[in-house]
Amino acid sequence: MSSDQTRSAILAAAERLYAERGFGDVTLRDIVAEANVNLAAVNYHFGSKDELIAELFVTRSIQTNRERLNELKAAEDKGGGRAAIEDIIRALVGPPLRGCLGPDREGSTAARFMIRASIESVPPIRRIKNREVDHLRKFAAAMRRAMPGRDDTELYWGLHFALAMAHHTIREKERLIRLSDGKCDLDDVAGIIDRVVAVSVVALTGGEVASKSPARPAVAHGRLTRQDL
Amino acid sequence: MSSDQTRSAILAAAERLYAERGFGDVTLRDIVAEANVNLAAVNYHFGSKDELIAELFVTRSIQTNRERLNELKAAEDKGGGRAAIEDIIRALVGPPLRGCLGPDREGSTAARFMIRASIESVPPIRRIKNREVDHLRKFAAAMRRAMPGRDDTELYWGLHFALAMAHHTIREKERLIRLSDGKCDLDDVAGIIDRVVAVSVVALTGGEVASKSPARPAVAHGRLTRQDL
DNA sequence: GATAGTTTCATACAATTGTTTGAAATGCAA
DNA sequence: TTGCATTTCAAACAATTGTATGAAACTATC
Repeated sequence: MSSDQTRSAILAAAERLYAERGFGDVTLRDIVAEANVNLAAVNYHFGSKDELIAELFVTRSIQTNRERLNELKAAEDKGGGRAAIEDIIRALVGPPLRGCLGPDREGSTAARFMIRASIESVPPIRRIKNREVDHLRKFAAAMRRAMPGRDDTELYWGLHFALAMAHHTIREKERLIRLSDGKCDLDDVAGIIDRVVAVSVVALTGGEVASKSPARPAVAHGRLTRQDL
Repeated sequence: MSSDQTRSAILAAAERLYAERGFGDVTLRDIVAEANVNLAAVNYHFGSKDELIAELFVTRSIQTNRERLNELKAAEDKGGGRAAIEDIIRALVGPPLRGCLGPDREGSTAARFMIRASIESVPPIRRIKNREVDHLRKFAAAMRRAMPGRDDTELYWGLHFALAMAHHTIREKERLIRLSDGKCDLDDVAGIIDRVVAVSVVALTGGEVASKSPARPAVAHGRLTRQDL
């Protein structure tokens, strides 16, 4: 078995086990058993258990961040360098929501792993998350360009609340289903994204934009377009 | 030393250590050393480490939940049995935000403990949080009374987003400060509550209420009154 | 096919951890 | 004081865990 095969087997097995059991009670011995490799292989290939977890998480994070930046770039290109605020928020919350929610992702190991990482916060993951600020600054900058004149503070709060709604929906998915007795459809990812974006936008614009929308929530049916706002 | 003294000493020491170091690397030996009691005392008085953590968390949770219900009751009494939606949201997010944020709470062990419990999610705490749904149902019911005719689904999403903003602000407090370079004042708890309430209300009412507010966020200065909406 | 570098393997290590035990101490009522 | 129940204590237990080791197996290059 080549070196890369072992590495990949460990990564795959670890992600699978972490996804279904959580970080708390998965040991290196569990992982190597699942991967059918020797115990020492983890330390040989990754240095330590924490570095293995870190590599798993950064891989998925980079993926999400790349999608985010791609969407942001596309939105800015579309607007001639200045993206619409709702498109910026959409680029921010869309990728993680699509990555973690949705019926097709139900069986996705990657999705469940990221949900775990979002719920249980282990040291190696926390360290990586702390570096996320630099990534978010790019979105803050885009928002500043989209809303010149708007106070920076308001902008940060809007960004913060948008992430709050997205992440909390991922984290507390099960609870919301239970609380709403299944009425909230967590499989309708597009609808959820629309909701988060709509609320974030009124939070940022102070409501004057939303005033044009009907009393019935604009996201009730179908996808929210810019015309709806 | 009487039995209760030992119990209390353990509880206090544990909360202090968990608050400052997190659940991950505080052992029973650390706790008993801090409390100046024997190692076996924890198992004698609490049964197990997990039950100690659970008791710490339920104590604080009950406290928050009681405050919430008190505020809800007061709001309903004020409105003759039917509370205004913004007062319901305020009763929901006010207590945890006041409990965990604010300059005076900076040194509060209880506050820092609850923040830890919100960030790191250990099994005994997760188990308790899962029971929180019943508590939230009371707020869903109050909201239903406040907004008759409104689709239940919208109501749950509004409740969910309100909690999202409150909890995420508690969880990611430090990151928001760093991201905003200190521009977001996390010590202005009343202002934060106003923000969360304002956004939640427009999320719930679909924006038609917020349309009467100025373009500048209504929460920029002072406390948001119902007239502001 | 010999050699050097890489990877695998079984095993041991060392430290930590929550928990248990049984005796000693303490408190308290009769 | 005696006797009984509660509480404390030092010590040991038992199991787990991440990591390190050194030899063996393997791979690729010359």
